[in-house]
Amino acid sequence: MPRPKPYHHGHLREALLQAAIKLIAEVGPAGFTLREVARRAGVSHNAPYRHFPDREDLLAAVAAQGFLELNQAMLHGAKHQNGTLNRLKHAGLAYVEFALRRPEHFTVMFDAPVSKRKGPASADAAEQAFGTLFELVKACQDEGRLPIGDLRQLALLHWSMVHGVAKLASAKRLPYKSRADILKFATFVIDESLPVRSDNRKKVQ
Amino acid sequence: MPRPKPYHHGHLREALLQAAIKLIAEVGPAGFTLREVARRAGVSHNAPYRHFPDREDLLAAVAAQGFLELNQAMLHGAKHQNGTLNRLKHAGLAYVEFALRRPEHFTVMFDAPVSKRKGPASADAAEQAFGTLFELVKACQDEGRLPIGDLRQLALLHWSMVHGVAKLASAKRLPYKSRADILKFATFVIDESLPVRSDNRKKVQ
DNA sequence: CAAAAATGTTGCTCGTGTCAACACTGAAGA
DNA sequence: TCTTCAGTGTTGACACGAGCAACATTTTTG
Repeated sequence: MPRPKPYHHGHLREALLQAAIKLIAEVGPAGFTLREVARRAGVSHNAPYRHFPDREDLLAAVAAQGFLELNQAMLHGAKHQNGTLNRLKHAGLAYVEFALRRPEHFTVMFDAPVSKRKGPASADAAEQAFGTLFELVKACQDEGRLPIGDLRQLALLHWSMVHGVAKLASAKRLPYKSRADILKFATFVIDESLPVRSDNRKKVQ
Repeated sequence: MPRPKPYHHGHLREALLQAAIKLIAEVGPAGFTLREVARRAGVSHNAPYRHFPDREDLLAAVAAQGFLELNQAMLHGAKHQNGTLNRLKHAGLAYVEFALRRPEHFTVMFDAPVSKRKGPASADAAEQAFGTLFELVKACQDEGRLPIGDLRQLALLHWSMVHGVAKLASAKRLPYKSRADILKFATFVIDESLPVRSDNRKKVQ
């Protein structure tokens, strides 16, 4: 029996982060507890303080990680789609899908106090995720698939739309039961609301 | 000195609700504390339990009250507007305005666990608020100002859109500083995204 | 008018966040 | 190699909030 328990964990910060993400997924932001995180990482209740100044900072780190993954999901969703509009659309769907898959995590990302002071990493990651959307919208605009005009405003429009669906869906406010129905609705919203320039707008079926 | 402090408060439930709403506005849902609410109502730390089974129920009541006020705000915003589309639009603006005016309250309404069991009143009030939006959309549709098709879907589309703006705005994720700028953006979103049937869609300026 | 129900209070237990003091470990310099 | 020392983890406090139980006071009701 070489070492039943090394005094030093080795990758505690990462372990804490993962444990926190998992815990949040299980009990939600309200039930989330620093001590439980420590317990799950097999470490004393005060060990986390060596890596995170306080509870809020750990949550900020969780949020940051969430934004990274959200960004990845969007990029992955857009990849291999042909046509800029299609890429934008699938990025949006990936956004909604993420919110559905990790509703609690999504809540932490957008409903925790977001002071730059507490979570610069989180703010950066969020910025980056929005940047991805921004680029996709820009590509559409450059290609003439979206009206010209204030690019930022247009990107924010798309973001708001998708975010609205994602939030209502993850909060279970939409009257749809299955994930498939929700994604169908998301598709509907994206298709209907994208202000395309030409007249190939689909009619409401 | 007739009665320096009557044993029975008289309207404690209402007082607690108001105190809770105020406290949440000040410290946010995270800092919210049953005991502090009791303190502010000038009552012992256990008195609230006579009126609310637990902390979550008080929050549910706060949410319910929020939905009532949100509904009123929408109705008030729509009133005296001429044209169904205009009424719908101003209801949406009122929705965003509410979220801006009471961001923490808004968070409680939409990000608390929303089990029907815990908050039937809250669920009803939310239902009612959505009903208002639903009626406004229906009026537009009946008048031919919105495409025919699944009414519920169309109403949910409008709700999602407005909710997205409201949520991002109240979470301070939008790059606009002043309330006026945010409302201008909200107007833009509503105007651009409403799928109007005729060709009088405004171009992106 | 008595009994019971409603409403408030005091006093606990338990869990959590956070601080302070201490212990172990690995790496850098003597 | 031996000694320090910074980094990391632990134990032990304290204050405070949620919720339970037992008790007090008022109001209602039979």
